[in-house]
Amino acid sequence: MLTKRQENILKLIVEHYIKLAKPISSNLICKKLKCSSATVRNEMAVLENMGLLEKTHTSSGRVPSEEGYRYYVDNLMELKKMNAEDMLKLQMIFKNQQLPLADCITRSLQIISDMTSYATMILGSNSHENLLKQIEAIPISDDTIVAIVITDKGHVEHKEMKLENIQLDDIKKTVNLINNLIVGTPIDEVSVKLEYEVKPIIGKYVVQHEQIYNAFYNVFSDFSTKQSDINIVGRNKFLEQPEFSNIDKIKNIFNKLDDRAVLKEIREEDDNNIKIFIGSENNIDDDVTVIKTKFSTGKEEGTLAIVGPKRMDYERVVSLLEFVKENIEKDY
Amino acid sequence: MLTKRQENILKLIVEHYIKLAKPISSNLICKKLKCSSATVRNEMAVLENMGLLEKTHTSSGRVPSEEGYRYYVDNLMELKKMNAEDMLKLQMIFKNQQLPLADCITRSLQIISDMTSYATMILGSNSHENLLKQIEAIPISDDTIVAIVITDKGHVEHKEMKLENIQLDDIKKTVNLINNLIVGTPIDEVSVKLEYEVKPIIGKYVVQHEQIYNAFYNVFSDFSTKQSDINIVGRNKFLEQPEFSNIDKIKNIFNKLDDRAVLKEIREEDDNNIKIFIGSENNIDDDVTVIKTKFSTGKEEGTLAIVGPKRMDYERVVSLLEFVKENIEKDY
DNA sequence: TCCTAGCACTATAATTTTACGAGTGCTAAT
DNA sequence: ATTAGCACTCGTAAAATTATAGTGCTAGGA
Repeated sequence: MLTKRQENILKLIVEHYIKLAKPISSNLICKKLKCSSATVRNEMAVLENMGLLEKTHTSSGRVPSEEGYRYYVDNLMELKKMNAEDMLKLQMIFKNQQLPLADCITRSLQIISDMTSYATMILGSNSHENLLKQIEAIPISDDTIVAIVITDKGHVEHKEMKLENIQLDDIKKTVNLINNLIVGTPIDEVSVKLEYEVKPIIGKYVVQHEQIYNAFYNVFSDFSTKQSDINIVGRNKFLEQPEFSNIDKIKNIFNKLDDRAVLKEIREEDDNNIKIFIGSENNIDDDVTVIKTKFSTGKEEGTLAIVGPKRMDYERVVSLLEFVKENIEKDY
Repeated sequence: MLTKRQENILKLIVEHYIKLAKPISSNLICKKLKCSSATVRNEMAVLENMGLLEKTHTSSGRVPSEEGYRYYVDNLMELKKMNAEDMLKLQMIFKNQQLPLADCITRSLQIISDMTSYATMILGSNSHENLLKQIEAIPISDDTIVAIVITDKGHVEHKEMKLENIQLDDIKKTVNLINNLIVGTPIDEVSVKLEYEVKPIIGKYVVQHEQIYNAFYNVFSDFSTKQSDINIVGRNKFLEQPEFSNIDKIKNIFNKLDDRAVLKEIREEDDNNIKIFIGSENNIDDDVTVIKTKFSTGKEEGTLAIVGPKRMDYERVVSLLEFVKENIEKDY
């Protein structure tokens, strides 16, 4: 258990380190606290023993350890209100009620990324939660057709299909069949239903059923693997943080950000409130923190995340995220 | 005018530098040529005077200058056939005739990026060349509708519209009107036509015409500004090239790659053959080369580009690009 | 018992020094 | 024209030097 003073010192170190990005000395801290640097040094030694602080070398100042950040986030951080400037910029988006949700989210996160110099992410709802709403097939030329798939959440994917010697009528029949039989099915399960419920029927009534079936099958299997509802804004912001000034770090982070499997884990986490994953708690990088929250309106749900250095302005980011989440849930 | 020997030396220097990424000494070159290093040194001095070679410091080996690369590309490079391995990997894609063009291009460029460690780009046709083919409006809930716009090239965009107290019937009327009146119009001009040809009519027949008109207007204006038919594959490959090992270089390049204005200029260039932009000849970065080609099938056209360090394997890249271009134009 | 002034100590960062090697340019001989 | 040979240059790497910003610890004072 930490004493009040130890907590103060830890808090000051974390907050200074967030601003300065270099080890914090006892001198700096003792100015903010009315006690001598020696006292601070003693306390720092205690905090280091408890694993909350680290040194970069024997005679260096202190840096928060992962557990240090964790303690800060769990116990010391104050959830103050957003600063006025941040507020002003974000409110513009929500005041204008007209915006579709997707646009509103994209813009908010764009603004947040620019203001904070962290990257932001939007993860749409899981594809198994998306139900097939409708499909369309629009002929583009005599051998290609664009298939469009729409889900109940308003998610749209399209894919070209190349078909040879096809009667437009056969396509229409198939589309109608799909729209009648399997609308409402979770996208993940459409392929299966397509095989067992649609294939047998078009086998009887449609001439080139084999070819058409395959084409549609591909469309749907593409859809569920694509999951293109992951959107990262401000990747390049990583290049501005001093802790990521070496290419190998950047390479690792960028590769992780391209890896859907990694990102999906962020979504999987069940908590509906704001959750913070510091360093090794996320699977992106040890020097990275991910702060995320789920939002859910009546109709739609998804995940917002902010990704930046472990040395992140936690208070600010949390308040920003909170604000966006609340406004989304209020307005939509 | 260069002598035969000078050309040989320049060619050898360029090719070695491409492989080794460090200044080339007279010693290395004289081994490939039957003359002494002193002779090579003399010739190198001449080439340097002509501006084709550069030194990194007074006593260093030589590096090709921008003009050196230019001379190499214009006069010395041999357009040999693709190597067997490259060929094998790419042929797999074109043998399988079934693939829609878009997939086929994406995959080729993905493979090329992986093989070469350069980034690749696909730039679709200009939006003013895309004609409106059809629109659809699908209600998702009682106040949101997904509008889908399809062009004759098979390009699809969608956007949510939020509408209040709207009769579905009014939407249908509007959609029909648009599909009847302005299909075939270049996407760029749709907004104008919408105003002068559609607005007056729905003004009479549609109840909430103001709101509906605005919603559709937004959909189209979004479409033409979006131009999301620019696709970059393998951005991260830049991180693997030694010349881009410092963060500021990378920052510049990545910012340029995010700047549509910069990328569009690559498309604007009129030449239908392969074109090479070395260093300052492109507007991405002085250490970058862009190699691009237009392709055009009967129905569609676009631009393929490979973006890598100035020290790029020109012969290989040109042959790869040539191959893809030819196969696209043959098969589609 | 807690606090703190003071001092010895230590690692880093910045600068200088040294040594070496890879390369050039030039000259003189072929 | 070519080339062997040599002096010279610059960059890089390692070692030595200095300065400094920090610590830990001790001993005396509240």
